[in-house]
Amino acid sequence: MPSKVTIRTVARQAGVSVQTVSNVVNAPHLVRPETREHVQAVIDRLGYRASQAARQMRSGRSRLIGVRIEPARDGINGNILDRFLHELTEAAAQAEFRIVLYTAADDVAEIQAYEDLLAAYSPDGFVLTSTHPDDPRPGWLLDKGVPFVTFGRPWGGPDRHAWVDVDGAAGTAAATEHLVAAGHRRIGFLGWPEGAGVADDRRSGWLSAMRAAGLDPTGLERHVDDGVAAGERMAAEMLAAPDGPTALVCASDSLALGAWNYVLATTGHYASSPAARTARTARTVGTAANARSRSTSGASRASRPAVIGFDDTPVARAVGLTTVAQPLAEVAQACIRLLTAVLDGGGGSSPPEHVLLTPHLVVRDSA
Amino acid sequence: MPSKVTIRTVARQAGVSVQTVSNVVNAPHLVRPETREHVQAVIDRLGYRASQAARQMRSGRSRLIGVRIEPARDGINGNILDRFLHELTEAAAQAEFRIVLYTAADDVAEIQAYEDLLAAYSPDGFVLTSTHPDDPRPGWLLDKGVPFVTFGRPWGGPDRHAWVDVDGAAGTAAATEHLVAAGHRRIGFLGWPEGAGVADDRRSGWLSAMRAAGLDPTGLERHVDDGVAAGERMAAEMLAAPDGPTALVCASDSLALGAWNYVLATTGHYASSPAARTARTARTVGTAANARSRSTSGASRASRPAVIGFDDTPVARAVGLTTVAQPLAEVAQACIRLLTAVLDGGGGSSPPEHVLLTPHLVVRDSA
DNA sequence: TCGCTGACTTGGATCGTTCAAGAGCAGCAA
DNA sequence: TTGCTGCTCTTGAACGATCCAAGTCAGCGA
Repeated sequence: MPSKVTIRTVARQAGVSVQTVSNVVNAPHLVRPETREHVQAVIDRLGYRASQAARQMRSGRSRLIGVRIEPARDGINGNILDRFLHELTEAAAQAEFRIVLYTAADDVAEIQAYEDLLAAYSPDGFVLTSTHPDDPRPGWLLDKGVPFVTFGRPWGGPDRHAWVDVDGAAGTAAATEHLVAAGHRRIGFLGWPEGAGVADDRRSGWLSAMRAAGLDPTGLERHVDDGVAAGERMAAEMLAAPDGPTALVCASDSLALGAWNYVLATTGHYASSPAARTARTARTVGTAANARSRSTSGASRASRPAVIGFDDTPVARAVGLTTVAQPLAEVAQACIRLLTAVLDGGGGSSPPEHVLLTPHLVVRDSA
Repeated sequence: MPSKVTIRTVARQAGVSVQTVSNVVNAPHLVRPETREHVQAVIDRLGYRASQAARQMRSGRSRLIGVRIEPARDGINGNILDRFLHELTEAAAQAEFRIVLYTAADDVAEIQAYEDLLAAYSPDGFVLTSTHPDDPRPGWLLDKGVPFVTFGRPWGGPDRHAWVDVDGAAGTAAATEHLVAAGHRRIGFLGWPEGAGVADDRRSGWLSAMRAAGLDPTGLERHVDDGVAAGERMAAEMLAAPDGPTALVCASDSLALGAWNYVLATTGHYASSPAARTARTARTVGTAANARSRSTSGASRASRPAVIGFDDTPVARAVGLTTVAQPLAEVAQACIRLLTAVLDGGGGSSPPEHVLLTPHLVVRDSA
């Protein structure tokens, strides 16, 4: 078997010192173009790659980013973090970083995981997900001077670190406006209990859109812990009421799925001919752009309550749920960009950067 | 800020040499218990962890395992790989390993990814997913002498490496037997086109169970590329036929979801009272064990075709689909166990180990 | 008292890389 | 010629751990 190609091998083959090879790789401007090309050719020929372990020993940079992989919670919404993880791996690779995973049951365990990971592998930074009020993680990392970016705003907490987030309010506002345009007047909001920043954020978009349209939101909202069953139960209460809403904006696809189940149950939509349903289902596989061209379909069947979810999960795609999609690829790229900025900026005085991305509505059958 | 704790720090603090500290960590039996405890106490007090980079330089072991994270394909079935990844991260942590991610669009790109990863980070091994006939990856890794385990049998290929898999045939057989017990006689199979090992495997379980029950499988199977719409279309064809099946065993939850949609559409099940539906949905949240106690529910409504899926995806849980669940946690643990065995065994002469795990049926509403 | 054995400890070399400092050389002005 | 500058490249040391071989010491028998 071919023995390992080290920087020494390359140096010998190219007839230069190891340092020159190192410079070709890390600081090309220090090397005369002629030499550089020659060394580079040898590098390519031998397939040399710098050993990260050795590099890390000297420079302290591991080019590793720690990310927590969460257990699939309800299995529906948890999925978006997996999709995010995939995008993040790709974005990281573009910047020559790798993702190392860790698990943690709660915030305290996660901080323990930081310590473990930092001591042994010294990742250059972390990407945190699922930030929430009173989150102890950012503070700990700031104290230790560990670079990191969060996917999620520092809800309520001090704004002392770089973050990327999706504007949930803009998402629910777009959903609400879509329903208004379709002729709905009493548009309800089915969300989560207050306190979790995300919950308030998504609610506020619905609220402001309602007011902007001159509609009265009073009594049109309910809050419940996430889940399909809970969504169905709540939707039943809301939609069955005499002056209840004719459409629902939901804080998650789980809730929306429950609500949509209820709608289908009561309107007997499934009693339509199999052929029609088959054709319809096939159409929903199209892209958001395709779907958007049919965006007024909700109005044409005003008798059926409309439902809009949040997150564009696979379930939503499967059952034809109109939903708000987060631009996860952009989020991932922004995370990497901000993290590398923090890494390069070091303890610089520049204030932490923020990126707030706008989600878009994916129109399917349910609204 | 506290400067880094190295093995030297510990040695000084404990009043011993660095080698003794190293021995306490890596070869405790070489150290007198008294000394060992004292040194261990200092290690704990200072929170010392051996630097992986330095360790790897000398010993060659990185304690890193490379795993590919796949793009969410159809979004329904792809999800099981994400769940597997989570379990794998946890199992790896138990054995003091970390998971590094990489992406690759196809097998060739994945082999390129191996080269990149090996050269820079030299992971100790890989866990491969989604093996298939004519898979070039195992051969490449074997040639290079890189340790690895696959989640998935070497379909058709030579049996020269360790693998872990789930007995798909046992799963579809259990599903079929469940339907037989519920009184069904004409049980159809809705699967994928032949050629992919997994497709044939799942089909064979249905086939053998049918024969074992003395039932004639002729004309009761269809094969189609995965997808909800395809499932609905195929189910319509099969179930609407005069002598068509009264129940369907499907190769995936995607197909099963389509089929179940069709069943609900034609039987008008959703026309039942909202209250009843709400109660029912709530019940389906229960565990497999709970669900199993109602396992004869299918028989009591013999008029409604039964549908069974495969993979126990979140969608299945959400819509109450009976399905075959893969024991992903066990798979992950077995992968780590086999991989460490390969690692320790080195180029030993012992034949590669295999683990074939049995899935179990999760009974919900659809059968 | 001496030497031997075995258990434990010690110093030094080493892994592959980068950092800091030095050396060679051409070009140019004095 | 001498000295200086700037560019290019080389040399030696260091990062933090492990491995190897040699060293120390207590305990023991003669």
